[in-house]
Amino acid sequence: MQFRALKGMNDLLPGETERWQRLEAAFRRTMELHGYGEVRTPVLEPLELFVRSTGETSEIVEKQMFELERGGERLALRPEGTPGAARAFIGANQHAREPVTRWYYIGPMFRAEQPQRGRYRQFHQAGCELYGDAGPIVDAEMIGMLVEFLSGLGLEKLDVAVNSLGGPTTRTRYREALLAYLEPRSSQLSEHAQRRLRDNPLRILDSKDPRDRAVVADAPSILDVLEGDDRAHFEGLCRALEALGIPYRVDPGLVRGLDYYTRTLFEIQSTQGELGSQNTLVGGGRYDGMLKSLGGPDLPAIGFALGIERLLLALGDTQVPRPRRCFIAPVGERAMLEGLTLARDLRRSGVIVELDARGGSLKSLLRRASNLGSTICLVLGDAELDRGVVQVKELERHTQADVPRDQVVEHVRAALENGAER
RNA sequence: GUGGCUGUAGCUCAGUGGUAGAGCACUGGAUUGUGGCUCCAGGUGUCGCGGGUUCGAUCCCCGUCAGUCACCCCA
Repeated sequence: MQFRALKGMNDLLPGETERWQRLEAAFRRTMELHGYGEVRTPVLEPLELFVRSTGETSEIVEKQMFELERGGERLALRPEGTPGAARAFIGANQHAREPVTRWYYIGPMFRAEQPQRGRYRQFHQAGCELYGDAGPIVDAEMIGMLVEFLSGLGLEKLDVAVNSLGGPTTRTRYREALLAYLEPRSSQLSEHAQRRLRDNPLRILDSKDPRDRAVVADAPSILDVLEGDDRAHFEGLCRALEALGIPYRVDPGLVRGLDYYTRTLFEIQSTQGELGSQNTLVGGGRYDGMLKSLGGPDLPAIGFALGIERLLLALGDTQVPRPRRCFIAPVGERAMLEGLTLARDLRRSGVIVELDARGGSLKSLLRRASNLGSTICLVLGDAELDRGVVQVKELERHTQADVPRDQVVEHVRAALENGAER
């Protein structure tokens, strides 16, 4: 009986995890630079939390959650990070500690979907939550932060789309206007869209079905019914984006699948790299009513989530250079113990060391040192032990020299630092 | 959840109704302690798994699992 990883869940092995680490480090740097602190919340939450925040009618809650039961309580693996963070925010009475809170997170999310390129059942998101600022400036700042981050990684073909759903009242009004337009034309819509008419008509706006697109093309735009503060907020966002010089596209058809969004909605896509049809890198928006609906303070909030797997696909197969390292080749019994202590001493001064203690001929040890890409190989045999020295071979430079044992650490460090750039 | 395609060595893939190959990688060796090139040798395998047809299936059929692409949805 052999076990395999579950469908849509992947093992990440050394060789691949380096790219993840580099990306995560870059993300952390960006977030810290903007005053965000890392929050870590459980992967398992009460199922009801997602029903109440992500939304009963959302596809995610309806059929994509991994659910389990424990002691009569219904639990779910988190399908996204925002609800858990909101729960933590409320539970910690965070709003009483500071007027504005900026949190970021990185971690696995779970959705029971059919996997395909750029979409897995366990996937990873990096995201943030900003609580306590209702103005459009922070919206633009957040989008700007993302653009800086992504272009800093080398992504060029970014498509930034923004939209506004307005507040609850304009949303309801728009919904009615949309229904008034769509219902007489329902026969021209796809079966899917016809079902949507009842539960979530706004979702018809981003249908890919050509029939729906044709109908939707002349539908009333939500931007036309935006009024008062909602309109001022959206215009403020656009002005701020222009001030930052961020190219963006207003897309009235942009409707994300989470129920809690209000006002600002945004999405960043990339046409670069090996992304398939799953080319949305980042999705985000404002959810001003969520904290209150979860029993917390009536505070505005905005956030985004970025798909790490997708970002890695977009970035392509860039190799992360391996740090320079040292290989120790002990020849013979006596040399083994000397190799072991030498390795320890080198590591104490920060040198990456691989000790091959399997024995074998010097030839095979050297071959192995080469294949591992070691910069330096230390040869230890009877001849060296007798003279109290170590043979230091610089593999790339094809040089070798005997160095007294008590000078080896310093010698190796200097040699590794010298040609640091490869 | 739906549909198309795929599933052979660690990797990339050939292949035939009669019980398996190449390249790369890996390991060892080429006069006793000197690598990356060359040469030689060698593991490399339940031919995804389970049934069925057949004298006999890796090859044909069915199911299943996994991957992949698309839909749906989303990061």
